[in-house]
Amino acid sequence: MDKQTVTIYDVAREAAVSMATVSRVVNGNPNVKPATRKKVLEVIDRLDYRPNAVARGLASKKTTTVGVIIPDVTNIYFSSLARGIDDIAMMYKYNIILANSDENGRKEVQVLNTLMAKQVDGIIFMGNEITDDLRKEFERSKAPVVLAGSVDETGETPSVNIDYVAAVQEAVKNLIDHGSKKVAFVSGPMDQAINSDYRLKGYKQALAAAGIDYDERFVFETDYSYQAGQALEPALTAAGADAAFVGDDELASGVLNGLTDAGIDVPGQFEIVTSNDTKLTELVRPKLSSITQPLYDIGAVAMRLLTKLMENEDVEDNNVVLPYGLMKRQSTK
Amino acid sequence: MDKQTVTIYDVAREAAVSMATVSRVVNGNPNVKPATRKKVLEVIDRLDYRPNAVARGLASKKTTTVGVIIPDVTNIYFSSLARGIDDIAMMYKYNIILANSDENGRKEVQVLNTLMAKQVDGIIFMGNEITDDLRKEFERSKAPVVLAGSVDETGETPSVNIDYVAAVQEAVKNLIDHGSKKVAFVSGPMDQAINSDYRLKGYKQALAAAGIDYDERFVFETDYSYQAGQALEPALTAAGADAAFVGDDELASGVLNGLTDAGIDVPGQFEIVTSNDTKLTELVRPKLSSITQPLYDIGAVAMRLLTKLMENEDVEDNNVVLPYGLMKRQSTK
DNA sequence: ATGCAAATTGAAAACGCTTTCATGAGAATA
DNA sequence: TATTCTCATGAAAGCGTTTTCAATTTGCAT
Repeated sequence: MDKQTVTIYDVAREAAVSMATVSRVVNGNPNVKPATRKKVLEVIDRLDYRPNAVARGLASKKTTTVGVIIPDVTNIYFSSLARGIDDIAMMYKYNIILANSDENGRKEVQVLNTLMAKQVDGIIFMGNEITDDLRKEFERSKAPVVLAGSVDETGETPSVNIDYVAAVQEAVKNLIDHGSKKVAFVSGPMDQAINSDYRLKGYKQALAAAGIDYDERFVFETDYSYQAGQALEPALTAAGADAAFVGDDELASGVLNGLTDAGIDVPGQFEIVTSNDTKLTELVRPKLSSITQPLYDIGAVAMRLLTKLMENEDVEDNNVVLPYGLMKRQSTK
Repeated sequence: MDKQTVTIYDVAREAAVSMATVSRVVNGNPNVKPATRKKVLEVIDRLDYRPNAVARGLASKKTTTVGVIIPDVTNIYFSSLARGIDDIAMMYKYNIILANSDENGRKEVQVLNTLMAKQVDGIIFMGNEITDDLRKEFERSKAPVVLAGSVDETGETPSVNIDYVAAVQEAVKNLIDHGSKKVAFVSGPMDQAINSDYRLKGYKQALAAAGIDYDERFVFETDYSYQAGQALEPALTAAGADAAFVGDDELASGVLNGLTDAGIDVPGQFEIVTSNDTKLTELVRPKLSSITQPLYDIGAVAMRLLTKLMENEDVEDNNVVLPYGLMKRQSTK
């Protein structure tokens, strides 16, 4: 039953050379006489020899695979990043071990450990909160780590992001400029730094710039789901909000549909701006205005940065900030 | 710079036992005196020893890693399956190497080969068309392969699916029962068996059952994108169609919005049924009626099946067919 | 021809673990 | 007490590569 496996040794014997020579031709080492190379290549072809990457990994201490920790592949925001990551990884001959974490700290640490046990050459981490436990693991890791679309207050870990504070500020300013006086801040869990430290800060700055007092009652903390957004309508109405900045597209879709279903006109009576510019913004009606982020690129650049780190190339900047934008669609005036 | 790596040998020395014994306690082999086990465990803890999975893989010929080939993680249908796959994989202590194929045959074959080189213990393949090249690779693979949400006409490869023919037939019948006489069949590429052999067959059966002649002019072949769907409105209108079965949710969203934006009332003037019951169906307005599929479960069951295959357990049925349903939302009467 | 540097090649030692097989120590049986 | 088993343990042989180092060729300038 076991399909017979051809090893480098078999090739060496058949080609009447040493394993070392076979290894050289397989790895494109130039120090091989052309005639020898040809002979070896023929045998390889004839025997259909395929190098065993595990053995190779053990001997060379390089696995050409990187670990990717993602909150949930099912979330378009993250899967967009993942796609960028995988494409660049493939371009540089790496493979990706993908693991869902559900943003659960224990799971994240555990996954990180199994990735390290598997000797990945590098790790890309996505997740909204870097706990101290996590940071500790990052440090002990001999494989470089880079954050994609995820903030680390300390700035110690290499990362690729946009300027969340500025982006949110601009988005909220836009709302205020349209005449909104009561802009809600609809957010995912506030124990995540990206919400409590970055986005909220941008929100507050925009208010301050417009001379509006910050009022906690306009801050709505919830989870990132569509349902949560939809269920928010009564609260939003009760608070008298006339616009909202929302921290996630799926959540924003929920908010939008919740309002619309309740007979509230968007953007006539209520404006909405969302954060991630995923496909979802185009699907709903009215289409959602949004902060734009180069999602695919965030992943791609993160992976590229990781390759540099893995191959000990010089990197100018460990914390890359990509440009954001503001896309006006139909949910704002 | 190199963080010092502690090996099983170090542990053995410190604990004054042999490597074999350390290996035994690490792997939970019961043939170890409790006192010895305790001693070894202490040393492991003290030295912070972590087994090297690569070395383990080489020695044991098991990597506890499975390859997953996916057309595009960014597509909610597939990412839902992927999520099911990963969860079950984790449950059984496997990790996932995820690779995007874009349904490109060459890329699929290439990825398959690198996965096999990496000695994955099994492979889950998602993709709408199993070419002969691919089938050949599956056969030569010593790692078992299972298809998730993907059909293979030959039925040779283990798989997990729903009954696409019956599901589509029922969906189309439903449309006809509502009075539609001109039901369009909006499909992805017809060179994919799932479209040309399965879904189209269900469509034809439903027509036949209703005594309606099959008319090629109602078959619209396109790619799976939102844009493609949106652009279909003029053609649909020109053909005089009054309903459509659509083979993909994103595509269906496009069709829906294209029609709506052109002032056509759905479902009043035009009914739509889509295929995958992803989140998208709930996002758009009107919400899309759809064939329901247990997406997560298809992935989960596929992975479970794979674990059985990898561990040589008996499997009753190599081709699992999960139940489908029909969910009436707002895009049908 | 002669000598020397450069180009090829091979031998063998890792890489860090699993696993088989043999052995010793008790425990159980007669 | 002698004999047989069972349980714990260790020694050492792989697993399939890469890589170092030394040895052998080869190519050229003398």
